[in-house]
Amino acid sequence: MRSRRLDYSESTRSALVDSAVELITKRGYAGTSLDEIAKRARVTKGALYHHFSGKQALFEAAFDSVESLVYDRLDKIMNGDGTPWERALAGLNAFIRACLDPAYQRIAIHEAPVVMGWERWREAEERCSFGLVRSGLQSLIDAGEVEPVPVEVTARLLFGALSSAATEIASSPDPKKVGAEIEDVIVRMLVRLRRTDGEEATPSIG
Amino acid sequence: MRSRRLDYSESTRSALVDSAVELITKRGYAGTSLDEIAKRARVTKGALYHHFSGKQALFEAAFDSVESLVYDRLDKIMNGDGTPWERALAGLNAFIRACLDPAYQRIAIHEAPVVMGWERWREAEERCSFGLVRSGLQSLIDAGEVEPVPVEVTARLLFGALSSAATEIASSPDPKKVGAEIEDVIVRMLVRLRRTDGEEATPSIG
DNA sequence: CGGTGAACATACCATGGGTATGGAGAGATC
DNA sequence: GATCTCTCCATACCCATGGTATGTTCACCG
Repeated sequence: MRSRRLDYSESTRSALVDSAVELITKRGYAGTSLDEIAKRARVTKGALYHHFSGKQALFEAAFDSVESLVYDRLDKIMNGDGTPWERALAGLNAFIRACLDPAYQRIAIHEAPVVMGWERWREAEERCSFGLVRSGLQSLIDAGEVEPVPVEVTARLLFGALSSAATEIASSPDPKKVGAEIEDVIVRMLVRLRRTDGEEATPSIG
Repeated sequence: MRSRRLDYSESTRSALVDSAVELITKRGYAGTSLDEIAKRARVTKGALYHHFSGKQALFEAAFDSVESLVYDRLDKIMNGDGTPWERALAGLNAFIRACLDPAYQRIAIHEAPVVMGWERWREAEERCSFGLVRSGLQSLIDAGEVEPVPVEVTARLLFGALSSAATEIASSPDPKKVGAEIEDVIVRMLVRLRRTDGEEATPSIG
């Protein structure tokens, strides 16, 4: 029988993480105080320091929280049905939409490399969304859909392009339009990278 | 006759900026205290607050400092001799090399969007290196060298890809090799975007 | 039903950004 | 050349905030 106390404890912890996600999304890491975060979670700093070793650790928990949501969505798509090409296009679309989420954009994309340090961020992303971009590209190459480009750097280029473009989308007056434009440009790039000399002759997109 | 006093004042100011660039490059914006910066410039916080309104303002001065160096180099290339295509390739190479400078990378690329806020960073970059990427792409399109893609978003994608790739280069065990790989991938992308149906038939690069 | 430890709250410290004030000395004015 | 002024900078202080040390409560265990 699971203890009632443990339920409370976990609830407190997740309340702190949710509070951190919300406040950091609004005011940024540096602009958010621990007292604020604790107050919004209706606890004190004592509780916060009981669950987390410090501000950085709480940020990383917030990072994991927003990142895992996006990862789950992308993972379903990238390892789901359809051809590698179809999955890549669907994944691309999903990633752009994910980047429109203010929390994911600010916490996972923008502040994380600075707050956690680029090395730690890279490691984390390797296991998350960047890992999917990378493996997706690898699948396309393995399937002979696109030319054999250097996977590591190309994936990095793609990920960087997408995440920076995402900010452009989100802060544009007409996000839908800009989002569609960006998706279009990327797709056209991919199409041009596509092998036209292979057995597949008809592109599946216009 | 220029006052001796003004010379001293300006010297103090630039010493503060140089000190800020150096320390922020090493330990980041949040990890660098104003006392440290002042101490390294052999003045006190009083002098610092006489020349700058606060920590943010000093950071922006440091940003301008590193950014203007890169901008000058790129500007000479992008508005120099040669065809738009040649200038684009040379500019690409120069930008990647610039991103290898730890100061430019950390201050201008990574921390500036977080510290200054993305809006201010975007405005600043618009007048600097990003502006050159954008105008370079525009020139290529105007000259009929590449397909008419949406300039704004494509430039943003390119800039994002390059700056994130720069970090990959700099933190790689073999920066030269990774740098060459990235340049190669980008060039191949550009070549594929190149109009082959136009009057120009022979690509100028291998 | 007393003991124990997890799950917090409270009180405090230290660092560092920002401010208020003082002073020194170069240049202007007479 | 005496004084006056104003820039340039130093010193001393304030206070917000991350972090710590200690106290307190209360569920579970024996």
